[in-house]
Amino acid sequence: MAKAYEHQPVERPLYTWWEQSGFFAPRPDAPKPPFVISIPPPNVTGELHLGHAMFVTIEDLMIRWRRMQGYQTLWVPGTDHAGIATQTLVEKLLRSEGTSREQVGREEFLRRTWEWKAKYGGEIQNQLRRLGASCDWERERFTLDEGLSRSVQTAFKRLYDDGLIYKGTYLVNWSPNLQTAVSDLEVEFETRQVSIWHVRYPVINADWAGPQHPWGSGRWAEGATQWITVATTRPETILGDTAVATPPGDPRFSDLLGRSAVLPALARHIPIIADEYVDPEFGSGAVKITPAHDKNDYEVGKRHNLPQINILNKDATINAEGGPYQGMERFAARKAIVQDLEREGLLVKVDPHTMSVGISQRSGEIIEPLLSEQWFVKTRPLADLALAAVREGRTKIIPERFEKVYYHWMENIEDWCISRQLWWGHRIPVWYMPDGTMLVLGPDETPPEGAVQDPDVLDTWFSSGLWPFSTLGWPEQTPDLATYYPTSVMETGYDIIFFWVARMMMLGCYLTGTEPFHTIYLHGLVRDEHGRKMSKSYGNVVNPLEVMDAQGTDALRYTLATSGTPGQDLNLNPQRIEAARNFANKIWNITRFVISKGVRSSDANNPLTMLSLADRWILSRYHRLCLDSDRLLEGYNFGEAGRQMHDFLWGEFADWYVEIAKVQLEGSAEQQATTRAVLYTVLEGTLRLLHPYIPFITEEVWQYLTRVEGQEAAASHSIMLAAYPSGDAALLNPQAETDWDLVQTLIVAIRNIRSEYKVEPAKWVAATVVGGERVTMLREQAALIARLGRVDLQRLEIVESIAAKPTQSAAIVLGGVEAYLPLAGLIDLEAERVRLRKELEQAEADVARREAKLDNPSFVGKAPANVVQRERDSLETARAALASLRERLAEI
RNA sequence: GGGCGAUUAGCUCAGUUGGUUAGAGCGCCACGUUGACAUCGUGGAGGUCAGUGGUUCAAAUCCACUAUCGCCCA
Repeated sequence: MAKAYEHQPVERPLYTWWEQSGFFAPRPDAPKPPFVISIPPPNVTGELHLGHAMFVTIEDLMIRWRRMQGYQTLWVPGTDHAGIATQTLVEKLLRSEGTSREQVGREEFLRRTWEWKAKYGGEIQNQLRRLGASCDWERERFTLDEGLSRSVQTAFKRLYDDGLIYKGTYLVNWSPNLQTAVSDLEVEFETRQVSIWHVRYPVINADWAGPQHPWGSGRWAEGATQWITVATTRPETILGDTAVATPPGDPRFSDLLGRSAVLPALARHIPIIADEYVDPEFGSGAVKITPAHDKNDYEVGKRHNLPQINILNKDATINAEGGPYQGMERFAARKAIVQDLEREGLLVKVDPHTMSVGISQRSGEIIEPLLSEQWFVKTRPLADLALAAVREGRTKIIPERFEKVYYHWMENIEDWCISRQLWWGHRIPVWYMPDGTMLVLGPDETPPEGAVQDPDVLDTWFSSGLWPFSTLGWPEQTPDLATYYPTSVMETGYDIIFFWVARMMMLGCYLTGTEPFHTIYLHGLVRDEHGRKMSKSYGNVVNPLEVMDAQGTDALRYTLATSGTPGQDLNLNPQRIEAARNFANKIWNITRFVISKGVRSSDANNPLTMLSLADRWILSRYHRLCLDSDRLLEGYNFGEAGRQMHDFLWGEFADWYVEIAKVQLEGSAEQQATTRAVLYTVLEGTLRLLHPYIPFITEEVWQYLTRVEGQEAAASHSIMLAAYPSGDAALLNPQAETDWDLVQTLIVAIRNIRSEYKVEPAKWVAATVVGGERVTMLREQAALIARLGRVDLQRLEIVESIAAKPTQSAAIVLGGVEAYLPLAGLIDLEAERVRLRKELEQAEADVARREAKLDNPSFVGKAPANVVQRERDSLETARAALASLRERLAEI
């Protein structure tokens, strides 16, 4: 084995071996039931980012852990066709060729997109492989595959037939750049500083019957005597106004109510009405009503039976309804109208105004509310099912606090606009006959001659919502569906709880009659080391591929798995990745040491006839780790479990037991055999514990460690198929842990004294240990105390008590146990006094605190007996230490 | 406007149902290449656990309020 671990030559070959050996497929002979995860399908156009690295780390961790535990694990991989993203990408490609989607036509465009997908669509899968993802690539799916398309079509027809999908003309979120409707979720709101224009509309009365001069003449409103002022942030929508609304019963407007205002530019007469919606405090108190371009106005319009006038084309230019402004782009029209309003004396004032503006999540442009005919899912009945599944505990959300978020959204859900005016996606399975009849067809139905299919496609999330079961063959009753559905855990980022998780719950519960998974585990977002969102413009994006190249996949995975807690955003600190890389190197070198001592799998069966205190201690600690990590993993506390494994392997096994083993391996043949067995048992077991976190390094060194010399390893000889350690409570040894703790404390104290007195590391010192009632135990540990404390064994005395304490010595006082290091020539009595006084102060405070506690009758009376007892024991130890320190100070 | 999260060592974070002296990594100081590892070892310094009040024998942990930062929903 090389001196340092190199991940580069290790990772790819191991992965290839695992994949080609079929280790990722569910084992038909697995002793435990299925454990299934559907991958959150990455965009087929996507490139690996830390979000992917995060979900792969956690899902692969769960899958490898459950696989080793004997579950029949299946992790279904796949990709998402990402309608808007992919279409945008291919359109850009066409533009670079001097053509466009419209010019080449739908068929050619789709051919080009599939061509693109075939060429580049496999990249993300290989990047997931680099992360070590042990998903079953044989079962890989793509949302636009034949099978999944059948699922989508079946789902659509079923929902339509059940009255849960309908077509209608409603106000939708329109994206003018993409020229498609998007769902409410795809609109983000940004607070912006805008202008609010106060515009007065002339009112028809006995003195004035309407404009006598053309718009733009400057005399349009000449002669008007009454006005009503409205405020708007979107002056161009004036062209679509069909009323002015005032607060009911507002005296300011009582004489105007029921009259007609004259719409600027178009001279349309519009009624002045009263509606509860109007806030009398806001602006002038009156508001313009544009039912076809504003959600609230739409509702007002419905209540008052107002006409809905759409003034926009699909590209957000003004249509024929806009009179003189026809053909102008929406913001150019705004500018022009404002100018004209001013010329006509209708502009009262312009104020700065703060408002939240709807932005397209995809293209960043301002979303335009637009009246348009679209397809919708009636969500209420579906949401009720999805709500019940969580309320009744059939599906649990981790962390639990997200259940509240889920409830709130589901309870207030609105219908879901699922049609998109795109070409790349699942085409809506609806055909129209020449006579206008509409046919909704299932996957095996052929449209009749002359039928024309609906041109729109479905929201990508509609197909994603079927993912847990569509990937297993639904609606066909396939063996996979029967065996692996419902799935077990849905693991994904909390940022897509509504987009994806909620939709899977709704569609899954309704279409399959069962919740699609029993647990939803939501991880946090990965941010940069100072908590900033990673973004290209900031230049703080960490590329996981580069990290894996430099530090290894295990380092990245271990960092992501252990840097935080469930559901919490994680600030990725590059130094932590480096530390994780060092951890891999530590594992490598521990194994290198163990192997260099000739330890192999055959040692596992050595008779444990000479278990030393240290052996019993490390075995107890190992079993405690197994038991603790089992509890933590079952509770989805992956971070804490991983940290504990690290601390055990480095802080206890490497820092202490390996050093102990060096001594014990110099002992009798019997002791050597026992030590080798313990070294093997604990190291090999800890490697298995860690394998789900850091699969590559653990497999690599496990192969070295478990290789039987002279024998060909079995084809299935992989740590990923080995049993996961479960720990045995019967092998816990609290006495050994307490005893070793004392020995270790003594050794550290000796080292501390050596360091304080600047004793050269190479120098072996003399020591007298006064063990009191622990003398027997300590005597048995003499060799280890000597070696690890760098005390000359010949000059190490361990006695029960001592008559004359050496003066020219540094003293160690542990409470019940003392030690003296006669450091000839080095001891400065004054310095020693200062040192001991400092300790004395601490001991006094310690004793005082404990005495106060135990003097408190309510503590003794109300605290549990074991807590009180522990306090009594500690007090006794502290008192002994205090007495010794006082004595020592008196002596010198 | 409603809701959620965070605030612990210089930095990044742990701290499982309240229970000894609150931990880790990095950074810092001192020493060290002894045959696993300098991607390391040994020893050390460093924290009024954001603040106030409360519950409790006991609070970083539970409750209330406040402050700051961040997120979600409307």
